Amino acid sequence: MQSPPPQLNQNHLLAALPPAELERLKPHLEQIHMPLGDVLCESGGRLSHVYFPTSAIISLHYILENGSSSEVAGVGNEGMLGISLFMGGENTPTWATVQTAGHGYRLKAPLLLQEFNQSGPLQRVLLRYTQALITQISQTAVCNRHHTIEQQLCRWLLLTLDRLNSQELVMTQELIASMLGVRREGITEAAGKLQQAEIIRYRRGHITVLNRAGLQGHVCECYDVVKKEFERLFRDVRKP
Amino acid sequence: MQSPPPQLNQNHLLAALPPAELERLKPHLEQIHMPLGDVLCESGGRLSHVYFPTSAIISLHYILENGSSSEVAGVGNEGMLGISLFMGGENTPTWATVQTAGHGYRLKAPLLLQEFNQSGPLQRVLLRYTQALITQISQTAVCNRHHTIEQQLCRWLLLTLDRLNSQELVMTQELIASMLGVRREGITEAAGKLQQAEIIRYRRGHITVLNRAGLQGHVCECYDVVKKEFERLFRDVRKP
DNA sequence: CGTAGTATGTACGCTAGCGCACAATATGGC
DNA sequence: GCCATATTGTGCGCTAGCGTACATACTACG
Repeated sequence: MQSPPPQLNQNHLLAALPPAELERLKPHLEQIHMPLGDVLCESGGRLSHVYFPTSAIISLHYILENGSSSEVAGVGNEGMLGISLFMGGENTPTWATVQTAGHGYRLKAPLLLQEFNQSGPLQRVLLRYTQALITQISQTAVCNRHHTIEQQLCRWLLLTLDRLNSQELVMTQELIASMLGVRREGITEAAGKLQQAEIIRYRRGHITVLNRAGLQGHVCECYDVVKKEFERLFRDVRKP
Repeated sequence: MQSPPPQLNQNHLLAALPPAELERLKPHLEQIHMPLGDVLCESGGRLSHVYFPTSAIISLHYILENGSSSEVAGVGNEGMLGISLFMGGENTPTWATVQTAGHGYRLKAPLLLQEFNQSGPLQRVLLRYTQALITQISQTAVCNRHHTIEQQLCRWLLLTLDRLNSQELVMTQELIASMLGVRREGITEAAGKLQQAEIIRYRRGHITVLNRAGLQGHVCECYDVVKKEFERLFRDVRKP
């Protein structure tokens, strides 16, 4: 299964730039393929580029001393990897790995920085995105505390679905478990329920969503909060 | 017990500004008292000012539909309330309430925005702070998932202690529980253990830390990660 | 100095999720 | 087409933390 050739404006941040601005960046945007499991950034590691996914999805996660891990946010075609470059820290304690193989564009770090410091539309877009990312991370924190595995699985599936054009995700239960920071068996159980309710179907590393509305019936409020906040922040992003 | 009169440079962000810059802001910085429980911002609410605490501590938290809540980060003399103003969203789904009464300074929102848009040292400091805040929120998300109430209590006490000049916090177990998003009884139990180990002493709304090192022995790694990241980000903040 | 109201202690059954062990089954590579 | 391996199913016992209920004790305030 091959993804179609990516277009720049499949990434929402690039699409939100004024045409002239995007045209200016175009020669520097390098199209790349991101294979599943690729580690784009380790904890404390420094990024040479920032990444704008089109069809790929990147997972931002932490790995604890005892080996367990949790995703704090995902980055798909709605976003960008590498905010620490312009926020000023240059790196973060976060890991970034490719959770769904696909394409994207990247831009050399110094170039992005230079553009950001123009204080133009790009800065505006990137800061808004960062704000939305903060909401996503915060909601993850609260969701981790208060909601069941099934609810969180639904949230995660919906967010992932929104970043794809397809109803099928290539994803093992083991991998989902490590994203949510729970046991694989916990995902088996929750996914089993969803399958019985004919909301999803899965087979060895492939999950097909049969009934999106069904997912929305089982999800916690966290999905909506994140979704609406992204919409709100980007509705008027091009107005000055 | 009255807090001493606050100094501008007790807030680390203000202290990180070049003297000339701070001097320029000075006439606009209004000293205020923040009483316990004061709601500075509701979910979706718009801030008229940004706040730089000196002795007060503000809690950033989410309230879920079912009424339960969790803190995602605290804001004390190391930080600022109101990043959404310059990040571009104007508001967030977060609540901000005063968790420890004390003093601080505030600045009118339009003025801060104007200063931020100068792209000078203030912008640099605020973006770095935002980056550190993201780390704090992320670590909270992971901690919520993987660590025990006792570990989280230690983390919370240490972070709070670092924002005060005192070894005593005015704080009921009920309030701590609502911060951590757990039952009050869970705090009673964890605090009981710490008291038996002679690490803390408490009486009706007052917690005294007897042995800081003891807390550090029971805390999870999350405290250190957050602490070190703040240090790292502000070590060289004044270099261009 | 007494008391109302707030804060803390304790107990008990319950549930979600963990850790572990192992069985069953699909699939890609040969 | 077969097999090694990755993936999923299932079944324990266990623990942390929840929900509830109620007892105790402090302290602020009259």
